[in-house]
Amino acid sequence: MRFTDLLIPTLRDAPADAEIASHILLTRGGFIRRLASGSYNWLPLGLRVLRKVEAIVREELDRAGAEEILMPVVQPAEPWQRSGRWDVMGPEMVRLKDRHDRDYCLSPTQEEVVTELFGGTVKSYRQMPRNLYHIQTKFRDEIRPRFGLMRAREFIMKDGYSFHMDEASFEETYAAMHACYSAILSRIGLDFRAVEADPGAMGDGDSHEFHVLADTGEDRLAYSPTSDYAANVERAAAPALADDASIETLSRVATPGARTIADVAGLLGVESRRCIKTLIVHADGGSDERPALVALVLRGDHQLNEAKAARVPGVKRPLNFAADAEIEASLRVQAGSIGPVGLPIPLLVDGSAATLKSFVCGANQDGYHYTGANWARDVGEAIRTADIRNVEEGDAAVDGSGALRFMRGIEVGHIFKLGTKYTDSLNVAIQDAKGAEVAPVMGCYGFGVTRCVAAVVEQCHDADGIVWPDAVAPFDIHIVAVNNTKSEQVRDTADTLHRTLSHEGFSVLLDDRDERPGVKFADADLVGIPHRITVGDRGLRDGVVEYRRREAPDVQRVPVAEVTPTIRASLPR
RNA sequence: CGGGGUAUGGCGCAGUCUGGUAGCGCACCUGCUUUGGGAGCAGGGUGUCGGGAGUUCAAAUCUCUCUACCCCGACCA
Repeated sequence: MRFTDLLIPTLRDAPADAEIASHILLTRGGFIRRLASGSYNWLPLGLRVLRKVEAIVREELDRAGAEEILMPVVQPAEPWQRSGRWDVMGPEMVRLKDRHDRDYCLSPTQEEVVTELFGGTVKSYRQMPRNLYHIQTKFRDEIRPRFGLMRAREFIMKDGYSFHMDEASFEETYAAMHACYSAILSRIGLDFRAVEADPGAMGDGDSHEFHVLADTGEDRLAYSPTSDYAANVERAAAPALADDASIETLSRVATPGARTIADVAGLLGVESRRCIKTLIVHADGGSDERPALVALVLRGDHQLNEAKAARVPGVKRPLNFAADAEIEASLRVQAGSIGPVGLPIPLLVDGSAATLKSFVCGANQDGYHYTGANWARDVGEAIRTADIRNVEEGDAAVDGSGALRFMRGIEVGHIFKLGTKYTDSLNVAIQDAKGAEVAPVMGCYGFGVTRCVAAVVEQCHDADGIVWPDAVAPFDIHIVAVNNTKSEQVRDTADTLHRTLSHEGFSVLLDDRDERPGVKFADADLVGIPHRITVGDRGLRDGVVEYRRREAPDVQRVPVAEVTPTIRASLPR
């Protein structure tokens, strides 16, 4: 391909709205252009990368025994109504009507449609198990699209769904998909980690996320440097820390105006880890006007993990903080002076707060706190404890392997168990060997294709531009023809190399523009094609061209006739 | 949705406080010179100053309002 035949609008300046490397470089390099918030046009260069990622995903899934299908983006409301999700999906799902006033949605995911497709076509255990996937545009009206392709409203996802007669069969496919995702990311050439994850609204079963490691990632991952253990911080179990203090006497002190842990700790001259904070959230039961409340109690230096707290029985899910007015109506004290001593609502205490022998807490009277409080003596034995905090760097890993460390990642894949949620609600049953009807167990496997393109750039770039891994580069080889419009020899040599290398099966981009060399070199670095050949009069006087790899600065002078073997040696087909 | 911010040529920005009829760099077009890391000179085109309403002799600038976009939080591939 010739540069002049492709629309590659490189930019010297980044658009002001782009903040992270992938967004800036993909825009500057002419790979993508924004259409609206969270939606992007893919230009020729960008589309070539996207197709390469797709092809790898497709090949690895096919190899792992999954079958590709394609389902519609615009879907009728009925399957969603049957599963009950038409009402629970909320504004994230875009809805529309056709000319007959019938309801439709833009597909944010495919559980309903694939389950009904499966149910209508598979009847016998002899046809089981099945593992169906497709690669398709998804639309989610995100609360806040951001970071370019990273969190877009319209994006391309590979979503797969497996159906099984029993758990054992499901486990087998789950393991196969786990291995498949690792193979995909390894082939692309990414540094990644599979971590234990929170299955979110999808259930309580096994769940793993695949993260591309990058400092700009939105997720924090906890891992053990000395074992295989790794988990999303949202999910990672937090140990109950021991307390070395001694029991003190309870006394009430005035703390006027001190509302935060930092205020109280500063005023009383104690460490924040010796204070506890009491957060009031809605409990199950109660009415809209007068919701039932429950108090979540944590050490002052710890952060509440909302997902963990919401999973504790009795706590309303999703977690909902009580409004100040509700707190004052029920407890007759303002937030800031609440504490567990004498509090008339149920307490749910984090493990590390429950082990404190002596602590500072709100006195349930505005402007007062207790010091020297003790659980058994001042609150009573009947408290519930649970792990409801975020782990912190340095906490012990649950597998006993030592202190956890943190890193950041970009979630490009998520696999989890769906159980029989959809086969039950959509009445899909398969006959087993004895003729009995069984609701199949489902697994669900998502991979963000467009997000993955952004993740590659986040991990593979330098100050000058993108550094594509061979596997997903838009082209294998970038020929920079220096002063090609002036030098016939340069033009002819570049054309010949272009032709020969293409015949060898490499994809080649020839920069044949009438631009100064500096412009071409800068664009070549920006666009990031991994192998570059520079053809110029300077080298051709000695019968050589220059070869360098995008990732390394060293330049190799190569006789024109040796170009093909040189490339073949460093870029095996 | 809560909080913060931005909107001026294709891109990046100044001008807004203190109203006087729009400017800079890059990009683009023409010509000449130049040509191995984002060239120089000369000439040229390019704007509903986000939309609407208002104040005023006069509005990019002041007022009201709407919209779009970005950043921080809850959500997710």
